[in-house]
Amino acid sequence: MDSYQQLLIALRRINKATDIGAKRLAKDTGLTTPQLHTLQAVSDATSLTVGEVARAINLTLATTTSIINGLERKGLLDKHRDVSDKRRVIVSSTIAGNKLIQDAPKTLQDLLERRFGELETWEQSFVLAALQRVAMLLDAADIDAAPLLHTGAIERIGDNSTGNAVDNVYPAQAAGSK
Amino acid sequence: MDSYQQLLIALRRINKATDIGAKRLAKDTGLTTPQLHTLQAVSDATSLTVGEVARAINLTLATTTSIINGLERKGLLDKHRDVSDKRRVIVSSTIAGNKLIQDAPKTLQDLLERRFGELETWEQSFVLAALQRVAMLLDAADIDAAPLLHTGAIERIGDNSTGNAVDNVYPAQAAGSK
DNA sequence: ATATATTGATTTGATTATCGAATTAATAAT
DNA sequence: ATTATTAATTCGATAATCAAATCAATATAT
Repeated sequence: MDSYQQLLIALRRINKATDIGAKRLAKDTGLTTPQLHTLQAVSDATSLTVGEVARAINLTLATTTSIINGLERKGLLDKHRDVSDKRRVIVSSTIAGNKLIQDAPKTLQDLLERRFGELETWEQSFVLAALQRVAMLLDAADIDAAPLLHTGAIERIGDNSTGNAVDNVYPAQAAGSK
Repeated sequence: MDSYQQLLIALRRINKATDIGAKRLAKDTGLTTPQLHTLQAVSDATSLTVGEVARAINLTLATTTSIINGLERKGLLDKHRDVSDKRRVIVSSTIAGNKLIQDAPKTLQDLLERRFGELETWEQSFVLAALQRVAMLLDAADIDAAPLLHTGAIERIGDNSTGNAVDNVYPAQAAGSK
């Protein structure tokens, strides 16, 4: 087997492990996987527009809106309109949302950190440099090419009946039913 | 920023790139992402039991059954009972299923292969060794630890109304409605 | 400035994913 | 023979996901 094949296998293992990790964490925290990823993205960035969140988690705006509403209902995210451009809606993490991310049992991450920390300094640089190289190889395609690699699994969103807060989302026609 | 943080960032980039790749490919082939992963897993292995598929794609048996049924309806997978242990159902890829995987536009993979191939031999070994090390660090946790890393997105399954073939799935009670 | 196009987000409607719990059948253990 | 375990399916409920239609705000063109 050539080294490229081995590279793919290693990538799949990595993807699968992180996927398993994400699912466990989601379950532990009582969120779904897409909700967890969304909250994570917002929490990392402090505040993002809905569109930015969608790009970060790689889902459509429709889906993202729905996930965000779910998290808002749970009190983990807040939304408000951008004042300078009223088309935009800014999403930010609540205290509870940040706390949830902070307190989440990051088992995989801890383990990785511990083990990575156990490596000699030179080896750390070595591993890091290689990973960054791989990321670059893949990233270039990112914007415009794509497909396959992943052997792990994937995800989804949710309900929408009750609250689309943000004051009144479309102020101009408040509650008109079409 | 310490090198561990950079490691996480690199991993996220890798995960995101492969996620985007998988989604594009799924779309190109007219499958959903979980369907693609499932078909891929079965096609790689030639034949697997439903439980093995579930483990490979990291979903529950219930979900896996449903996805497999969808692929069966599309004529991409076949099912049949294991003769030596009739609890087991063996899933295998049809010609159409294999062809779909074969013919799939593996843009990301091609690009990665090309670029990886462009590296000097010593550098290939270097990158590969590092990736395998990371995979090991994560894998150990795999079975029993977990959480977070993934910044990409995830996936799902399908309908179940019409055909659950496999001759008659439960021969003993053929078509009784409970 | 008015009409036209573009952008950002939401809603709607339809499909698929996903899981837990209950069920069914087959095999294994006592 | 009972009893337990294992493998897969079904059912019911919820969440995810997207495309298309809609709505409002901003940008661009005429």
